[in-house]
Amino acid sequence: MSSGNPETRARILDAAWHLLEAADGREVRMGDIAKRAGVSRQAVYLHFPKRAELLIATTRHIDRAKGVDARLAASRNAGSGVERLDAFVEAWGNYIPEIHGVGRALMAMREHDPDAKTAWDDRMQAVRQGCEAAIRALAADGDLTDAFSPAEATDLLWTMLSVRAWEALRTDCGWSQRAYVDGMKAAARRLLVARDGRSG
Amino acid sequence: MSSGNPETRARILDAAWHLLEAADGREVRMGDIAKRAGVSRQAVYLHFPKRAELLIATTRHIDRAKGVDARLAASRNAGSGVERLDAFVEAWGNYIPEIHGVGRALMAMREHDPDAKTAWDDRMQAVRQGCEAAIRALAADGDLTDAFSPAEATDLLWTMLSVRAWEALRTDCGWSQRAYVDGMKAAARRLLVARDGRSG
DNA sequence: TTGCCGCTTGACACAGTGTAAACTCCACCC
DNA sequence: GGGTGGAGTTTACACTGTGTCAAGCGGCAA
Repeated sequence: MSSGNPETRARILDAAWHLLEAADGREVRMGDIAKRAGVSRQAVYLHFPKRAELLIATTRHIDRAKGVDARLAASRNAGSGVERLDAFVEAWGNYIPEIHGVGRALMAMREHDPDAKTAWDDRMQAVRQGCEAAIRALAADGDLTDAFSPAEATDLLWTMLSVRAWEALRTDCGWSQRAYVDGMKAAARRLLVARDGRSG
Repeated sequence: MSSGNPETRARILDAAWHLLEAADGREVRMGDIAKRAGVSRQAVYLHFPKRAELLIATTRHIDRAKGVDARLAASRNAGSGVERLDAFVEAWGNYIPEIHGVGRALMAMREHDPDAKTAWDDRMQAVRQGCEAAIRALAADGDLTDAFSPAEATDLLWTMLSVRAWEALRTDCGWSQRAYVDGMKAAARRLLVARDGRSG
């Protein structure tokens, strides 16, 4: 795929990952990543010609290290549609903080870098598929509200579970991660489940 | 407040406004604004020393031109809490597209410019107050769900009505503005209103 | 020994923001 | 008429960060 020693490549990806994770608002430059990886700035460009490529590769690196696929797959094994919705909200909701650092950087590039935009949009499309599947399971059980069409319900769930919404609730509103996951579960049920035995 | 001819200042603000409104993803540079205003780039800096200041002034300029205050005030006169919630969602939801151009630019600067961050956060705090007031009215009528505390309900409503969520639904999901407003009204009621006579 | 691979060093182009200084134009005021 | 100051213009430049280019260097393998 790309030139250079795979070990160096991995060191760069690790450096990018951890810097972005720790960067609380601060910019992470190519030079910072190089320094942290113990490599020259040009070496970084040898492995990743564009900043966007490095960021994209970093998300994949994290996915591999954290095993997203396995985690999201778990939500597919839930019994009922409602349980599946809960499981999906929990799985994805708890994955957001893991990729948030890179996500931030990638979202910021989205505006002026078409590659970054495509890469991030692709990832979000994958999340959307998860939402769609959860809604389908709900509908199959006859538990989907008739207030929204399945497509609308998918859109709403996907928007609710966006990284931006997570940022707003966690950072601006000061919710804990636990509160976020529980709150989103409750909100998703209220919003999308038909007969939920809700009283008020 | 600032030096220079108020007319020139207004021309610059108008230029910024219309360029940002029309800029669909494209960057709007200080030079672009100057050119459109029929003025030198340096003249822009004479009126607005920093890009962030220009953007902030532009939002205020739009507010004045579009009369937000009046529009939002209308939602305060609604009879019941539920009506007030509807009115607020409608008023703010229909205002988002008006400021979206500048909003985008300001949100993009938020990351590395503290002034831009403060300015945008202040604006969003104002929206939050509106959410809070709507929730309070709902609670006063005894119509607020007991699934969430008033604070949580405010946070959820505020997040739902964020510019990012609007972008997601309108741009990524292809909702029309009408569909957005109606969808948000329905979602807000489902999520927050206790006895809404909902069937499914 | 030769040759390549992986990396380093150092220089540079480019864009966009922001600063600085000198100069023009005009209106106003004595 | 002559002086003054405000508003804007022109030109030039510093700075930051991305991305490119070219030369060089150490180690390893044929």
